[in-house]
Amino acid sequence: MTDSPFDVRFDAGQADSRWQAAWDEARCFEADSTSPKPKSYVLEMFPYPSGRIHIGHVRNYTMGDVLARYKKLRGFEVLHPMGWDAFGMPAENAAMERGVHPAGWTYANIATMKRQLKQLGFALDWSRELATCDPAYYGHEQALFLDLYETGLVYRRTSAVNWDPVDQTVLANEQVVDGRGWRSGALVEKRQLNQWFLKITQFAQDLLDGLGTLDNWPEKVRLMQENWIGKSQGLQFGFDLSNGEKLEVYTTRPDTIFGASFVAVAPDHPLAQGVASVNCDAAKFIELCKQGGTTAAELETAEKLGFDTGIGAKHPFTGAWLPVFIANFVLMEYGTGAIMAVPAHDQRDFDFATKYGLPIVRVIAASAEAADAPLTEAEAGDGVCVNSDFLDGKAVVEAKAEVIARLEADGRGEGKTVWRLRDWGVSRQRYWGTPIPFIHCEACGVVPVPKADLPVVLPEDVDFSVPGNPLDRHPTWKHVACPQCGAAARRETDTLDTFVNSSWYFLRFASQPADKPFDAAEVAQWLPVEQYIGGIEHAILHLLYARFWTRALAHCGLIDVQEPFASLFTQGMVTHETYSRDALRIEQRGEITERHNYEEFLDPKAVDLQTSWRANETPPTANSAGIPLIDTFDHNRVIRRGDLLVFPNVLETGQPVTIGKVIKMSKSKKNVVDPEDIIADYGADAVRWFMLSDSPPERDLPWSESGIEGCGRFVQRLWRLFGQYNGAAAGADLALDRKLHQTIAAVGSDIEALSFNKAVARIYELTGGIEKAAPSASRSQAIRQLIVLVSPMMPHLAEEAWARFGLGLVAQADWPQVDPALLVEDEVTVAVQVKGKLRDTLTVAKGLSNAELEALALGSEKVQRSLDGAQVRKVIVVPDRLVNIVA
RNA sequence: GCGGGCGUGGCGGAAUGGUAGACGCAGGGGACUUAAAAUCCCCCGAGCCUUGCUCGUGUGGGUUCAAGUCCCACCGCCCGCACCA
Repeated sequence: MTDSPFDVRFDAGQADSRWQAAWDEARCFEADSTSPKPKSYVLEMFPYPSGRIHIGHVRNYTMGDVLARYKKLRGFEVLHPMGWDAFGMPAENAAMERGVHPAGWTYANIATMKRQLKQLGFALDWSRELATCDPAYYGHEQALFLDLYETGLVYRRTSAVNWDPVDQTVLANEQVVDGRGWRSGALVEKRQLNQWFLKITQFAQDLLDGLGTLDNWPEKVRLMQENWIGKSQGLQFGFDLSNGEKLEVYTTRPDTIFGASFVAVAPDHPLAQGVASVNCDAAKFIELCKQGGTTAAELETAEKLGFDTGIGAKHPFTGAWLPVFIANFVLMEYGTGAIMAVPAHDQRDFDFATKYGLPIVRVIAASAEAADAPLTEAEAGDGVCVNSDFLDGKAVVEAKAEVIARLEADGRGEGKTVWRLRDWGVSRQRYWGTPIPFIHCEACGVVPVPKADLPVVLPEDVDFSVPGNPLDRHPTWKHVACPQCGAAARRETDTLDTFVNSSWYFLRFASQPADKPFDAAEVAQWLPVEQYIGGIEHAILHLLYARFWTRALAHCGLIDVQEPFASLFTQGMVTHETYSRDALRIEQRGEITERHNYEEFLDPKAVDLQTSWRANETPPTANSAGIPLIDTFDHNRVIRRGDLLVFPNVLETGQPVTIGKVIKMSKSKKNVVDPEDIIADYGADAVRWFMLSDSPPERDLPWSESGIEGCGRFVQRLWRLFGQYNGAAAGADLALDRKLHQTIAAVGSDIEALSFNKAVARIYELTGGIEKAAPSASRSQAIRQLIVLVSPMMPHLAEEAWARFGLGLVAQADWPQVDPALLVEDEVTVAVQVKGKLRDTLTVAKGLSNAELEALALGSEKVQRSLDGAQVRKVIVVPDRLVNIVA
């Protein structure tokens, strides 16, 4: 008997916090900007402090943590920071609903979530922690905003906003549901307000070009950004109208100009408005257009509608008069709000022309001979021009250039690039955000707050009991003297969109001087972020805005970085089965009693999944809690699990349970798992291991109770194995040495590729291999190095086991060196196929010649039996791998 | 509609064009135990005439000595965008 700690189970409950304290004390994970080591900046998208961390955070931060810890073991100086995206609406909602102050609510949440993150043992540099709601952060943001203002990247203009008349606030598009405010339910009005904008469109081309350099970003995200930026090249030209005016239209298909059979303008186009002012039918039509819904489904099914203005537009080449319509499918926001319509080659125009009996003339065909091939729908494809006068026979690209050149020569039009990307409106009429540092003066106009007066701090004494912007209502805050003339003036009461906060936080993490937003030289030490990890939901806005800010700050000369994130990884969600039962709700409405059947979602803890039987047995009549089962005869409710039949039921009632889809965890579906509970049950390392196992990190990870139990068992299994380390054991085990070194190499490359599920599988294999091996020096060495290999994933267990060596913290150890000689086997298993089908395998020395392999293969009894005397026609040999005999 | 992705055992998933199903979970059998837990060992795609054979990676074709992998067509699911001229 010994009193080795390995004789008892690994006790995560006490070990986890002990090692977390040890890392803090050693300041292990504080990044040193002056270190001579190569730098590595690993960053996960910082969380919004909503209250508690959820399982998605755990997955996200575990992945980043494994990479950060691995990089550190590989000798990099690692920056792996954490902070809080702390401004935003939920804090104001809490203030309105519960009477708490947004700041108090936010900081309490931060405290809770920080404690929870610490429980997971993340290797974070907490010395760089920041919260965007801290004046020490947003004051610098105000300074940067002023810098952008000075270089002309900030401007003000009147713009339409969604205004909720009840809550007296501006709503984001996502907060408008079916035309009503999501909170108040009031009909949302369009209001013209003077808003602050950032000139992101100035960088449209650059943001697009930059995507081409982001080889380590998911193709999907680059495409989404490309579509969002939406570059199109075409022609803008003027039609002479029959009323003497001119109408500018934009087209990306100038090659189809001879197929134009009508012209259409948006309902809110000035021409349409002009017609409406003298024609009440036109005015009615425009009203009708505005009523159309804006949901995707409505748009898809919306009929193409038009109103003939009676005005003619003169075709620039044929001189024919084309009718001018007001059309519901033309958007004022894109191009010039007016189009030349070519029904033969645009489906919308085709639908419209069909409805209103307008000519449909083919002008592009697969070949000149197919010039009059019939059309049943618009053809948007490539081809050559037909029925097109001077363009006939020309290819599309050529024809586009020709038309643009001719109209440019006449001064009637010009080649033009149009973008879908709009400037970024950053004004929010809210309290809990960065105050926009400007002052409105009657005499001087809009005056920037002098940098010496920053930060412009939010007032603390604010009132949320009535709707509207508390900053605007505050009795004193907005009344200030004009910095230029000293006269009484008014402070800007809008605050910045919270996306601004997250557009530069990665710079502040890298360098945080007190007197300026960051130090350019220190930023240059760390940026770009080597690996950025977060959710796909940020594929467009956050990532585009951060790329824009980086460029804008470079444009101001503040940094010398173009792309902030060298590699991007978007992880999948954590999902869970849903459980529900049929339920009945009875509502009394005056005299009438209403009965509603509905599906009630159940907490997984309330569901019994243990009541099972064999297919040839009689089903039980009571569940695992002894409650009689209801409806066991309902075979639709019975599920198969291996050889067993399971009847899911409500533990307390025996009522049948429907197992629903595996979907993202959400409170309303009751399929959430609280990370803190599972850490308490299984320890941080088991939870981390689960997050990395099985599912590839970009895919969804289905949560399962048995899965986490398996991870908990593996933690103990490793612990027992670590206890078998024997420094005195002698003798070599070459096979185990090979397995070890192959695993070291594979786990390293798997982690670098973020293929954590594969690294996990390798570690299981090595663990099994060591367990089966007889005691030897090799075995002890393998155990010792296995501790280091698992340390990025299970840091607490690894520290506890590493402590026996007295070599300090495993977090500060070195990743094992790979001996390349041990990566190659001296024996290989060669597959022997006959006509491509496996017939035998041969274990032979590595490096046999093709002739030797062929001879061995032909000597195989199984091969000879399979050949059955047939003539061998050909033998393909892949050295050390395979012999294929073709008969 | 446009763009992208994915279809492999009961489940999550492995597989540089070269032994399909590594590894984990679930399941089965056994050992240990008074018993349970824990642990350990074995089995675990389907079928059959079971020393082995046949079939098998959504469906149908094709390329190849060899296809989960490459090409063509189709089916299904998921995600994103959407009347963008």
